[in-house]
Amino acid sequence: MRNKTGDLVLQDVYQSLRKQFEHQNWWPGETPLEIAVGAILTQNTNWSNVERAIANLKKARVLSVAALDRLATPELAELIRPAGYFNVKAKRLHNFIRYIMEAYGGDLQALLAQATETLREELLAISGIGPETADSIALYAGGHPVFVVDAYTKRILFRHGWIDEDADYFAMQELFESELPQEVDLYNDFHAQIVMVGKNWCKRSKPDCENCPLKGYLPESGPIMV
DNA sequence: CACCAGGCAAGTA
DNA sequence: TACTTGCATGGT
Repeated sequence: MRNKTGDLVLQDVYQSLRKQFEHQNWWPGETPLEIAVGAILTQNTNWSNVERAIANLKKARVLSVAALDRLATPELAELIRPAGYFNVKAKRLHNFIRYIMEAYGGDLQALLAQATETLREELLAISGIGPETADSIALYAGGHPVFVVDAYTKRILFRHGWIDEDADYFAMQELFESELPQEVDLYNDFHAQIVMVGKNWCKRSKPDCENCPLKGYLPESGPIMV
């Protein structure tokens, strides 16, 4: 997938975004655990709600593997209530914490230090952690070069005609990882830039293509809508 | 009021 | 295998 000057399109897209915007400096989070917890809490949820939940965990002084492990699930659910789906997410967090306890004696760094593919498989085997959450943890908490795909990524790729409507997670991830150098900082910021474009212009309903920073990449016929 | 948000698992046919 | 549904708060 190359443009007129022969550059790979996705490299070109990122360069173009970086001419218009600063590095987004994702992920907000002070520790790998905070980032991993945030990755689970933000599933289909606005980030501002996640921040409230994390603030509650900090205030209660339970934002550590050991403390979360000791906490009863209903109490954890109450603390993370602002993040929505709190009963489901309390279980998911405990599934994650329990895995760290049992497989790594509570040492999250040891889990994150596994080889990328191993880590990804281990995370995916935990109930409540799917592809996006696993890859967010691997990239943002573990510093592994895996490209994180989300709903915004798919929408932007599809509307520009770069993928089929039925492209799955792995196909989209492969697209990025094969066109881009495998660099953590690039994957980190490109994903963040995509989220920004999705939120502000490439919205689900009422897309604002006229003002979109990726306007120049639209097909002649305009955005492909479903 | 409707719609959306940095998904995932479980159920159904 | 391919859809559908439940989960839930808070912002616009």
